[in-house]
Amino acid sequence: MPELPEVEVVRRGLAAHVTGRTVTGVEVLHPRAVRRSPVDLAGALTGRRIDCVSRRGKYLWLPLDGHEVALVGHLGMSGQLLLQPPSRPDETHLRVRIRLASGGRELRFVDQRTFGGLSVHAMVDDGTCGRLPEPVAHIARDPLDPDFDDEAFVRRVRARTSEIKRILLDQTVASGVGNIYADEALWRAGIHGGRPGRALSAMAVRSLLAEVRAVMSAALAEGGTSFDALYVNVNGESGYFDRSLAAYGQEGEPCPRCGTPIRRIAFMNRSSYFCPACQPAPRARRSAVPRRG
DNA sequence: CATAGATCCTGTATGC
DNA sequence: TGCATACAGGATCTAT
Repeated sequence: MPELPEVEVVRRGLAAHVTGRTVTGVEVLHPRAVRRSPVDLAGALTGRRIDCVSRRGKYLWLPLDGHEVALVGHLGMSGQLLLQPPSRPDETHLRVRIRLASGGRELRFVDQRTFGGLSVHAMVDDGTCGRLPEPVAHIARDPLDPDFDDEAFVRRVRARTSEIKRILLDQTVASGVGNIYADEALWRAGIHGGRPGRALSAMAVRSLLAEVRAVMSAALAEGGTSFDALYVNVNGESGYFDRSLAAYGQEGEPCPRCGTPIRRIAFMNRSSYFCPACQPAPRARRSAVPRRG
């Protein structure tokens, strides 16, 4: 559930509270939460100062003093980073506790479904004079990054035979987009997610990219999308953008643009929501997309 | 290399 | 009431 807007909300909350603070202790309560870390979290973090809080796509990272290593976080689908008073009872799915110097709240990683995790990695060159943690180096910039290359994105999309929705979800083409905002951007652009990338005009891809940016920016302004308590900011508060969703999760509801009932289809072991009138299905698809009527 | 599908997890909702 | 199944879904792994 957490996609770029939700992760950015978390980044901002963390930045305001942990920047410049020193880690005094780390407690790992579930090994799966740190399974991707090549080094022991407590050993690597204790006594180190957090310099800032960065994000690319859905990845967060906290460079430590010296900027040779960083604490990397990914929320998966149910991860939360909470700033809690140490006296607050542990959450049911508390996985990692990070104590910070100079009083105040501690940082807690809570994750029901354990797809997310924390890890410590070396910072490596990103090829453009920048530095990124090792797991982040292989993903593309996100569409809200000032250095995102629009025309390179258009070329890559149009070179692919995959369905455009799958391309949107491919973090090596553009990062930060997940199932919710993919469906919303496709609805806004009037493009069916089953159309092959190479079938789209350059103008259509540019339009889609503009809608990706528009919907993620709007969601960020609302504090992100929350369907339940699984996505919250660092203070445990939900965002409001779920009230603004036009397609995602709206099966049977009228399309806000034309009134046609929104359809839901299975896709990549999940769901895709779209308006069958505004987003016409590609022709001659063998059984992948059920036809109307 | 590109592409497509399976898999990892647990809690909630629904069906019989 | 109990049990089985479907669903949520990001990233990664495997197979072709």
